[in-house]
Amino acid sequence: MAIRYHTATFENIPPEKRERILRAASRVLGRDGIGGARMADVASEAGVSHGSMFSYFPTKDDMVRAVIARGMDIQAVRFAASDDEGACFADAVRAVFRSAWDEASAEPELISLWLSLSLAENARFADAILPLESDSTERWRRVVARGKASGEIDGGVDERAAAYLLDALAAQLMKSRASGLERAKLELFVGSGLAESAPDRMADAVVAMLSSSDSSN
Amino acid sequence: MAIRYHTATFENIPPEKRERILRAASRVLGRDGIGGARMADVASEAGVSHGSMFSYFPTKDDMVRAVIARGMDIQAVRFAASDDEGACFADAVRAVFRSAWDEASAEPELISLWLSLSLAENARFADAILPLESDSTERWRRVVARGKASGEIDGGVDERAAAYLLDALAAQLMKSRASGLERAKLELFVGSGLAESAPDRMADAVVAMLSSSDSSN
Amino acid sequence: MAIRYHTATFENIPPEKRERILRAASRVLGRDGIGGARMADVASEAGVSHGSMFSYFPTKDDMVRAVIARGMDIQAVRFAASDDEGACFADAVRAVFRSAWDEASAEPELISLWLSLSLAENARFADAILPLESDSTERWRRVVARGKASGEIDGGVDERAAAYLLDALAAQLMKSRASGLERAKLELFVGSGLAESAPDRMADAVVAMLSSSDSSN
Amino acid sequence: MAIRYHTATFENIPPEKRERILRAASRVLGRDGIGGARMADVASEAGVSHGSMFSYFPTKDDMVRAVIARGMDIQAVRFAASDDEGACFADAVRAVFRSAWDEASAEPELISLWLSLSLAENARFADAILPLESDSTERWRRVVARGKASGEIDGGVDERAAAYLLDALAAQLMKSRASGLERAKLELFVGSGLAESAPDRMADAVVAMLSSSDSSN
DNA sequence: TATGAATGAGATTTCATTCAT
DNA sequence: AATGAATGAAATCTCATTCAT
Repeated sequence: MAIRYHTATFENIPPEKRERILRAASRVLGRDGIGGARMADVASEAGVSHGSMFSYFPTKDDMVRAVIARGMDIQAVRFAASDDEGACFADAVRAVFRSAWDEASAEPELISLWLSLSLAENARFADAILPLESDSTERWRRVVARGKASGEIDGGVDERAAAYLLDALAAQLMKSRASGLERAKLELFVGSGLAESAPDRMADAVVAMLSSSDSSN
Repeated sequence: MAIRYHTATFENIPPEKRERILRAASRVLGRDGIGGARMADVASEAGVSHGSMFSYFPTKDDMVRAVIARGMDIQAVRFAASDDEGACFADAVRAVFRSAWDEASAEPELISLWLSLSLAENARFADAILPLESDSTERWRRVVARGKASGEIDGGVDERAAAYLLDALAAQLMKSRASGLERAKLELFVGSGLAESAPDRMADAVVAMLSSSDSSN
Repeated sequence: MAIRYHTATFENIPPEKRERILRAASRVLGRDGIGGARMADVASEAGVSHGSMFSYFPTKDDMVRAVIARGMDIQAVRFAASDDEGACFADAVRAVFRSAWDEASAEPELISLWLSLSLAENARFADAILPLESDSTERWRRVVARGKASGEIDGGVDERAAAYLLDALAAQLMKSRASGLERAKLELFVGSGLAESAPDRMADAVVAMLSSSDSSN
Repeated sequence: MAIRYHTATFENIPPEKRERILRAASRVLGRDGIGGARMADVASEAGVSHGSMFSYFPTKDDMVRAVIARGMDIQAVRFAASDDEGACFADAVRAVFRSAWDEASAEPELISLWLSLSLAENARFADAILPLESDSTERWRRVVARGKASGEIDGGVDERAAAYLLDALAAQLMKSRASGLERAKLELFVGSGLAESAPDRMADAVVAMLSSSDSSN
């Protein structure tokens, strides 16, 4: 089912080395962009020879796809972890925002890479990332639906719009960790020094906006 | 005050030609990315010789900055147009979302270029775009402040968070016009075919979320 | 008789302008080398338009030849001035060394250009400068012959070798004015700070070496 | 201590290939000048691909410096060989003039390159060659000092001037091998056909000029 | 005659990919 | 399987020369 972009050779090397290579690739791709990343840099950051890279991945594009696939696996784990059926709406939003923030802090280059996949220049990789977006959409809609059902979200709220908004907000928060410019922008909004608490604050604020009871209290 | 990135020669050619070159550059940069764009492509799309490009801009990076500067001028005009002091909060949000959408539809490559400026690989251009982000922040905060003052926004709403959210939403809508992937994502949320009405729908939804009276009716 | 490398147009412009252009060309050619000199630089240093240069000289090489021709005229004037039949050998050597030094100090770029004509890369201009070298040879031989005749030069001295030596020494002194490296080398030999008196000192020393009376004292 | 201008790759290839590349570079640099030499020409003369050149030297300037460094090594060997403490002054001068002449005959392009380093346009390489000039100065001064001590040089001779003169003469002889123009000039002085014996003749002549006994016999 | 915009051939430099060892 | 030297297509940038105004 899962398409593999690497060679058989790549499967025969120690898992630790595989991981090292994919992390190096992720780092370089995020830092220098897909077009700007150099195979030689990935090789030297991973501590393998330049030539070996092409025995692991047929082409540079294949390496990119392998990195994207790894990023999706990580993302899936994160979402699954925060997909607690029992949690209330407010907690679910908080949990996702927080884990989005933390993950983006831990591997900002992966976020940078993910952001670059929305660009026209990288459209040929869109198919590789679409399942992730689709999954993300579905999950936000379920979260909102549960909120509506539990009465935490006001009855008049447009569910689809709310899900879109929550997704946009989460994406924007992640962007703030991956990009100096977006970090500056966040600080312009929330004030410098408060950025660290941004995910919680944003979660609280958006939950309040969506709930009816909040305004009546 | 305004830094110029082009040469004197560029100022001496007919305005119509200048505009043609900047639009071609914007198109190619948006389509192929800053790193991937080739000066020769810009030249041929603009109908000038390869060598001429370097008599207009000292380097490729200068051309990129000139295109960014032009994009900022356009943005500024847009924002100014929607900065009607007399309009109510709901109308202001609608107007900005709509003009963001329309502008992104008219020149999606410019949006693509703008998005790419958030990437680490293009950090050297961040200084060129920061004034725009700063301006955008300020305007959203004023819009929200007016909404609060007029009572259209519920008293309990976190103003800074609301401004951030509105900005993120506008950015996300523009992204949907520039990127096939983001367009697909929008359709996943609002349903295919309804994308065209997305800016109004999102504006209405977010205005409703922010208002207290809405939930009590 | 004299070949002209410039156009008729060049002869129709004011002499002052002609001189300005040739001096600018000489300066740029000396500073940047024949290959490295840019017509646009010559034009801007001379205060004329880039395009005009090609209405004065059909090609860059023609401009180079015109500058060489001017340099030869200057050189000829200098040599003629020091070609005083009545002077004794010692005075003649002193006079030529001194005027070589002063001229090189006044227009080091012209010397730089002259030096570059000895390089293989500029062999195509050798014919333009050969008459000057030939003239120089002839004059040194006459100076030495007069010295021999007057008894100032020892009878056993190889006249041709002496003339060659004097020429080489004069050339070396001029080089010291045109080149930072050669200036450093001169200072290594004579000590820093004494470079200014070098032409006289060298003249005195070489005259002494060539004279027999010196050894008997 | 010794600065290397080449890459690690260059050190890993067979010595024979290294030498072939440096000689080709020397040949092309001498023939076409530093500015005029094309990397592609060096590559094809050395029988390697164009791209390989840049895996040996980071830039063209680095290649130039590598060639200069090799030239200096050769030069140093030559001087060392003629630095026989036991030889009399006359033999030392003869030996250096002769080896300068022979070396210039063997690799005239290297001499051409060396000459071009005195030009303003190549001033950025002056630091690379200064140690050689400095060494040369020192050696000539020692040769003259020994001649004075042994009585072969007349007591009244200006030692520094004599050393400078010997150096200038040696340089001029080398120039005659590297440049067609300078060869023509030498023939004007000593007569055509006699050029081959020039170094010995000049050595004898200058030794005679510097010695007192010679004129009295 | 003067101007300066336009041209395009050509130079250096980069880097994915190949392949002999 | 691993290495790293070799390759050559392609990109940016330069500049002598042309030519319309």
